[in-house]
Amino acid sequence: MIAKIIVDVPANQTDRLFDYGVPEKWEDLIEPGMRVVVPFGPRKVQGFVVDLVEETELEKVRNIQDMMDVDPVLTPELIELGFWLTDETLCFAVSAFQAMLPAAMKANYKKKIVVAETFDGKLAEEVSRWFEHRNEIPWEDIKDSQVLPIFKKEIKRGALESQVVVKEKTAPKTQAALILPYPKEELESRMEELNDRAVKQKEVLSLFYEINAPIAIPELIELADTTRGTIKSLVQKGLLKQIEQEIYRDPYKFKSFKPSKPLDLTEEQRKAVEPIMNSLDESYHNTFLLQGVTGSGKTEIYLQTIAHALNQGKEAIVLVPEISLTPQMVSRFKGRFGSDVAVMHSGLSKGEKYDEWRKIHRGEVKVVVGARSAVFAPFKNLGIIIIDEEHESSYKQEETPRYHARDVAIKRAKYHRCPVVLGSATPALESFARAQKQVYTLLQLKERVNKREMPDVEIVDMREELRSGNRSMFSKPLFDKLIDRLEKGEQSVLLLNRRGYSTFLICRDCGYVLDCPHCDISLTYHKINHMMKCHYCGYEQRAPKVCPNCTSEHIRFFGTGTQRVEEELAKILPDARVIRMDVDTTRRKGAHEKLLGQFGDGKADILLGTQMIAKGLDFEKVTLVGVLAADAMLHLPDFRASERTFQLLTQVSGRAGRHELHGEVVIQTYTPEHYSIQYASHHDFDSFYVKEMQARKLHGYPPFYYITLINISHEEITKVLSVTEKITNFLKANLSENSIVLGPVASAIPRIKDRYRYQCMIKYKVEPDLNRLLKEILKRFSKELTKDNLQITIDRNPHMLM
DNA sequence: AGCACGCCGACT
DNA sequence: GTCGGCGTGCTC
Repeated sequence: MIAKIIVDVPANQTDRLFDYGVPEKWEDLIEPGMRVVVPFGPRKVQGFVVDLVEETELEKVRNIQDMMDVDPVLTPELIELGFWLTDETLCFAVSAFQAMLPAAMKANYKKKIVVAETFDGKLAEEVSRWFEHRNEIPWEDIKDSQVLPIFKKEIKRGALESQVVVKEKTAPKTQAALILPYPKEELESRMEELNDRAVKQKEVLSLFYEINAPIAIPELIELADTTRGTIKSLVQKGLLKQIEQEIYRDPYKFKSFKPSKPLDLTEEQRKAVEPIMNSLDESYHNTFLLQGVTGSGKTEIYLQTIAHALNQGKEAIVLVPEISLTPQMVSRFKGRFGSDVAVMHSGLSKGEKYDEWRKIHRGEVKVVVGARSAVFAPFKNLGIIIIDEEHESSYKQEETPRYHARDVAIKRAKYHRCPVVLGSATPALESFARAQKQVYTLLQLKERVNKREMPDVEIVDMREELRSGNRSMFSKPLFDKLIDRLEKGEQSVLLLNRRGYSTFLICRDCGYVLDCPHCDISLTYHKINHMMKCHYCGYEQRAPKVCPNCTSEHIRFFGTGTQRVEEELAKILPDARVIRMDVDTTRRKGAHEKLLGQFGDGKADILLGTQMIAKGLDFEKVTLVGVLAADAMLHLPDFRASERTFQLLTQVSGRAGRHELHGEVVIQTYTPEHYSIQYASHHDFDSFYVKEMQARKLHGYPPFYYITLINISHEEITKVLSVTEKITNFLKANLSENSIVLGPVASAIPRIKDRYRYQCMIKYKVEPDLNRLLKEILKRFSKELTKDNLQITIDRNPHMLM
């Protein structure tokens, strides 16, 4: 039998199937989707079995050396999906397969040196010393040492040989547990063997009448109120047996979830649920776009449709954006479905993610709630896929494979003939356009549950504030309202969009801005250690006291960071208790959750933060939301800037007045007339959609045109330019005349980590041959890619144009 | 990607 | 004459 295998070598020349023989002893055990260890040239690598056949065209093949799985880790569906991903995103097949599995399962190669079995001579003096107390030497121990040449020589003459061990990154966690090494019926007679004085031992043993499964040692000690000594002697007498039991690292072990029952649906909700239920009952694929204003009860719809799928014996995937995976969302799912739920998000450790994955793999859970990569959950009988906040940019992976979770979800749902529900208050323009064209089915919720009113929104023109002499970052209206909430004991949320607004250093005399020496971007000031830092390459230097250019002392920090807002808040509202949430304060594991918990418990009056506070949170006493600089992201070089601004403002406004108390929103801006800001303040998605569609049509952007972005980078600017030019010319010559090829043009950040970056953008409507052409480009430059350190990245449907 | 093979310059 | 530099090409 021959296995078709994708080897774990992410390179152009190895990105194809290799044939290996299956040893006879494994013929009945091996299945497609398993990981194996195969000899590859002079080394050993991990491989994925993707097919089993009888014949090979090759003269001779080498054999699979080892199996790494007992059960396939990829189902036939996922294998097919992997190849689809490879094709869609132009990545290596291994990269696609690896993206579908938890990082902990990535192979870990350990190289070591041993004395060759066939060798019975004498080792060189310097080398034999290394083998005095052991029979293998880890490669790391000698690879940088002086003796390396001698080792190499010994390998050459056959005295030593190098071996590679392929292991998993993280092994399942085990714990010591106890079982009876004989049938329960023998308990009584066995107990008689014990000395009459061994009262406690008998007592412990008698507990095993009730215990049916292996029990962990600490648990037994607790249960029997005894000590380790008692148990140890029982084990020594052979009356109990100690085994190693696999356990899960459960990140939610110590949390209890309030069980919840299905809520009564409003008329609107019922109308939205019905077609989804139909799709489930009749088992056909359909994509629903569930557009519901903030607070309209989308989550309850998710819960009830999932419950329906579970009743049919099917499984469900729920995707949530990375940052909004608030404890609140997890609680609601765990509360409704209990231990049937696995959770997968970036806050978990590698080991925890691995364990959650194994629960899915073994069929121990029916629902997974997770970020982007949870879309690959190895379920075999999917009933429904839900994508909450479907417009969120975190669903697009920005590294290879550059997939969008929405596309993967739809692909999987077609296979399983099940519905996909895309939920959002502010759908992505592309999604809404598809709903308009009836590609998706539009379901709308226009009212908040219990008919709560949308908050009142006030737009404050910061230019006016400046003219009237207010130079602070808080306008008069916002300041007054903050004081009002403080007096009433209500809470406020302040949003600062830091992107494009970080603190940089500028000289007021000569205008000099301190830039990173390796990237074309200004350095950001970090107050904690008084350092200037580059956010792209990590370069750091001390903040200068005088201008490096003109030695002027009038050098100052410009821009607004959360730290500075916090300082100013402390000045103008000294009594307010503030919680700051940004990358700095939430870096630690669980910090995100903890800070939100504190705010929810009323331990602060104001929550100040970046984008991460904009979504998902739902606190009763929040009645004021302030947006400090609504236009911060409006002028970024990105055709989605208006859309992102509209979405963010709408989302954050939705945080106010979700319960008994009425909410208010203050939006501070320098461009109050901009349609994103105007329509967001009126909660008017439809008008925004019409206006933005006009702009997209005019400029030839999605959803009217598809976009593919090719990024080229190299240390030498001339090289980048010439390669980009060749690529653009090639495309211009081969694409249809309705398509537009833009470039070569320098990227928005023309240099990162001492590499120059150019790009080429393709806009097209129909271009069935594009993938082939792109592959041809990669092939043509493949030599320079490896040899000359040239980089070409291709992003079909990019979300970041930088 | 690794790793071996192979062909040229600077040393004992 | 040999050691080691890295350019070239292959891995079932």
